[in-house]
Amino acid sequence: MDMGVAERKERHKEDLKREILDAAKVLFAEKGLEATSIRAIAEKIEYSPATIYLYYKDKNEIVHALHREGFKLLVDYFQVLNHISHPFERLKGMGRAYIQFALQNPDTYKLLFNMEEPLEHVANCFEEWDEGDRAFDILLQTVKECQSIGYFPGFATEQMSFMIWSMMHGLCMLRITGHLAHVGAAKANLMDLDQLMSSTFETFVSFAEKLKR
Amino acid sequence: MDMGVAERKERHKEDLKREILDAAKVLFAEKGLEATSIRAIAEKIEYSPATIYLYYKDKNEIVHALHREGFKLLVDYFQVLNHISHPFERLKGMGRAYIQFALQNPDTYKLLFNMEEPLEHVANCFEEWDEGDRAFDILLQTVKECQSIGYFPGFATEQMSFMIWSMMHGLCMLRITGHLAHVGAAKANLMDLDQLMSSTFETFVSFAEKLKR
DNA sequence: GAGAAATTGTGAACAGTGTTTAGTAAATTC
DNA sequence: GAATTTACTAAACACTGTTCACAATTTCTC
Repeated sequence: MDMGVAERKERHKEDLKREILDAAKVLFAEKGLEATSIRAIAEKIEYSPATIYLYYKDKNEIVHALHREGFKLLVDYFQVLNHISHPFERLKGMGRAYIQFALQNPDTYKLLFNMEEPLEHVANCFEEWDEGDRAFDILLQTVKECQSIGYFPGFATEQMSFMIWSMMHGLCMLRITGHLAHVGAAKANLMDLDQLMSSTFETFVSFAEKLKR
Repeated sequence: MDMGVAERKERHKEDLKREILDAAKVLFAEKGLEATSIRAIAEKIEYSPATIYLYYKDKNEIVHALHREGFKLLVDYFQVLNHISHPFERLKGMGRAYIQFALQNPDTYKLLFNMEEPLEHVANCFEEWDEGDRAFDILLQTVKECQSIGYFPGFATEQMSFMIWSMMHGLCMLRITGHLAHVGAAKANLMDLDQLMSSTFETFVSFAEKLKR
């Protein structure tokens, strides 16, 4: 086998890996993670179920691949923030981008921040979670910059950042799982959910804003 | 069949329902929700798998039963707070009780606040979620009382309450899923997780405390 | 008491899951 | 053209939730 053919073969192999991943992504988004079977993925790409195991060790490895791609997507959502020079404005933008990401990609969000399995795998892999750490580093850095111009005086940067992340994560998860919808329907039936969510977020922002030195 | 026997029968039937529920509770806590099978529950109570379906319509109904019990347990955690007269102190107590509940019963917590299925069922049942609403009502009421003595001036009670709930939920979920552990290990490796969590909570408290009129 | 009826429990099966393995068909190398 | 490697798959294994026809037991009626 000459080199040109080997290359083409290799390329085809990579193509099929992508096809599998894309099919999995679509099905996961449609039916959720647990509800999509290897057989369904196989059928979508018109291959035998066993073929998938030639390209991915098991279902977990597919999930992990989507995990990596999910983080890249999140980083994309944060990309536009680089042009905001004011730290607190950037922090606000991060919050809005985070919410947007969560609402537009709820299954990916759950994959990234609400599952335990991929995390365990990642703890043994070391490198792989880098982008996750990097995302949190961005938050830490931004909070620090906010503090340098008088915001959040006297608060530890780490705790402050964890607090903000918890706030955003809780809001997104309550929304995604439907708990916000349920309690919201009973208590604040005037506005729709997105309004309720963003107004809660804005409440948090103005909450934070009042704490300026 | 006379009345005494009918009663004993009925009692036995209730007993078996309880046995199933208790076995399910233990197995769920041990291996998680998805990982425990009807067959495993059946084996634990030494009955045939099919027998379980004589007492519960399906696995969901077992989950819903545990859902109801979970809320009762949460209300128990909140019971001690009735004796705290100062609203803000009571609010702080609620936060600590909530965290305690989540950490001591992580699977139940996930069942109550991180699953979508039981919520859908409940939306069609109406009554069943009462205790969930009641728990949120307690929060609403407490926030309102805090505002009446000068806390959170100028903030809408609903949004404020949602914000607090989101904060607590996010903190608990990040802890339970292990995300706090992962990022925490890299960034704040000095303290253990419970310390990190409670110090983040206290940060939020002092954050809120500074906003007094 | 004896027979009918209703209750209570189960083994076996169905359709589905993730995964493995033995074996086939095709492409590549010699 | 023959040998070997590659790409793929049908079939099976051990699970899952769930159903159903059937058996055992208990209760009711006479």
